[in-house]
Amino acid sequence: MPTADRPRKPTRRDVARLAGVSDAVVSYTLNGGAPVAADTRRRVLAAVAELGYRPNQAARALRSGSARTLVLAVPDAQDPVFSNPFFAEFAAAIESVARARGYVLSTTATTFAPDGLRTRFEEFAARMVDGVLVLSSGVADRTAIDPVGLPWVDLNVTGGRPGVASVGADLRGGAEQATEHLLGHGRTRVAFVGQLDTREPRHAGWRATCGRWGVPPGRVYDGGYTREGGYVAGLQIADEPDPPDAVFAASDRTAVGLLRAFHERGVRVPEDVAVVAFDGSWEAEYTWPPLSTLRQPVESMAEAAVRGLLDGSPPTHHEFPAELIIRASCGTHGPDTGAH
Amino acid sequence: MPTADRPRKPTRRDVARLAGVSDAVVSYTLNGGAPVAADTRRRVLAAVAELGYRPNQAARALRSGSARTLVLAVPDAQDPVFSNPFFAEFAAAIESVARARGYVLSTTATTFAPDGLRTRFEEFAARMVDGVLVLSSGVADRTAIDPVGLPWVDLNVTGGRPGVASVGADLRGGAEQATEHLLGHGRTRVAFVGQLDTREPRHAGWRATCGRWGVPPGRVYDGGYTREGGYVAGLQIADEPDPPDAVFAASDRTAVGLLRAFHERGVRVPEDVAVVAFDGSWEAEYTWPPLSTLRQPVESMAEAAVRGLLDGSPPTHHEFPAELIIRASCGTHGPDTGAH
DNA sequence: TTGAAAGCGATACCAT
DNA sequence: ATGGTATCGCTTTCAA
Repeated sequence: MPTADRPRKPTRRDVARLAGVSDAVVSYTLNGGAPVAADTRRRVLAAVAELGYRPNQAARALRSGSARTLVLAVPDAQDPVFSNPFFAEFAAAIESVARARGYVLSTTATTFAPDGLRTRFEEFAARMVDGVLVLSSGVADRTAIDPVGLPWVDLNVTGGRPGVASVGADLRGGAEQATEHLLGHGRTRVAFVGQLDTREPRHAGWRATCGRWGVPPGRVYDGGYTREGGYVAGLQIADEPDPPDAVFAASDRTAVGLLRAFHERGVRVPEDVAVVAFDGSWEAEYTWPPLSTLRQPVESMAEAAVRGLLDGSPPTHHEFPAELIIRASCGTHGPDTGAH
Repeated sequence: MPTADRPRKPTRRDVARLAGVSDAVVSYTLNGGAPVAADTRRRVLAAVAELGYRPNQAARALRSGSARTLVLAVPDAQDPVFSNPFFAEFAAAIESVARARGYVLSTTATTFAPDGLRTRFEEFAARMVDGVLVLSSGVADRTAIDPVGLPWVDLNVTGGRPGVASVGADLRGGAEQATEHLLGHGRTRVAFVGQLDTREPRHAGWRATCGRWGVPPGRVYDGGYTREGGYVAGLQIADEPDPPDAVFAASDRTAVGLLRAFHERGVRVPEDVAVVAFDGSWEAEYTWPPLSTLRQPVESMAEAAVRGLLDGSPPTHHEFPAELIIRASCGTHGPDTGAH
């Protein structure tokens, strides 16, 4: 018994006795469950302070059915999700918003396979968790987890699905801005590095914009969202007989991989190839050259996600515009060169 | 009442009834509190499966005094700690170890001022938290938090203090390796970018090694552990009339800032200046050139920290050696150029 | 090997 | 406005 030497922590009952009131009044005073006379209130508060009383949260959770806890469920991948600075920033923002509302955030890695996810949700429910933020980018299976009855919101989502709360950035709109910017500054062969899937919003936005400008879209390279993928794509691009003069990369990490490949091959950025990335994490700030990128507003997204979870509002999708941050990699220096 | 439409979750009592046993036997079966007849056991387990029963963790926590939860307390700084990939990796490793042991990890930002930290510890205690990992680098005040009676371990610590559990890497030994490597490959003016304080282990290790080799230590630049600080130091170095031919940087981030400054000034790495960094986060992998760096073994450190917390062993300090990873920035290409 | 029952500490209903 | 008390679901003595 490691706690033997530590004096028992005061309970609500001790406070009640010291203040000369009943248990119930202590609760009323602290939680506003019923009106309390000003004088009584004062005595209770004094007793609380004197004893250093803190309500036992386990008891409160048991009784009230709420542990005042939110869970952030991130993919349990080989490639750890927080090696993506964008997600690390996002998670920190969520913790901050949750804490401001009096909620604790616990983060856990999980599979998103329906059965596994459902099991995790049941564990959360057993812990009286109040809501779950699922960083699933839209793959979480609603039919698997809705029955558990926990409010949840899907993160990193575009478009949204009926009946599921979700939050994300306007990827397509961002891609359009990026491509337009490149085209508007005289580049004529803008390639895309990201997912091959043409329905992916960044891919689609890039393609549509090329179409709108009447230029043939450049080649598409499979770079995914990893540094590694970007690196491989960058090598391909560098070895191309007729290489693009601009690249729109689907994430900052992809672009970091590209830059490495270009350095190795002596391709100059932005002289030979202009680059615009996506996400706007700090990772894009200290590359060489500093990356122009579309910033996702993590703080607003975190705020919206937590609010939607807690407000009991019907599940809806919230989408935020991405903001083009111009640095050196796109060849059109703005006022900010990225070095602050 | 948002739960009205959801069928009440089965309790231990439902299981007992279905299995035709008492409440206690269910508990015995599940937690091994007493021997249970094989046949009874089977029936209980069947009932558990049939009802999809999951023990209510709030009730369990209330009764047993343990929520099976660990807390990671990180500094609440302007410069968010998880913008440091090294810490992000560390946190992910801790979550993984905790989960493997059946513990949930919640992460929270906090001040480390004694009063504030103590208040947070009292909140943790009220939540029946089982232990706290404090990412304080040795500043957490033992006298403020020990009285709360929660086991805690200090992270990112060298040397250790009597009476406090802590974990860290051998910063000084790593610095010696770094400096030796640079010196051993013919560099003669090795500068240090980090903290000015000569007692800081990386600083001390660098200085001592220069002494041992009989070369005058190069200049010391105040670069702290931020990209920004490294950048400013790098500018100074580049503008030096008689610049160093090698730099040992106290962290990967510092080195990233250095590289940016060197790029801007046209200083070639490693031709003009060789660079070795510290931490070994992935951030060092995709810079240009890829950074040679001393890797801190995050997985081992996470394992040791959690184990020490949970094993109830007397508080001790665990220190792990850093491993030199040779990439391109130090000018002595090993087998791995970093791009794997 | 199993069962009955006493709490853990808080909330909230029902009286007064 | 305040007090008594049943209850949340579980663990754990103590008896049988």
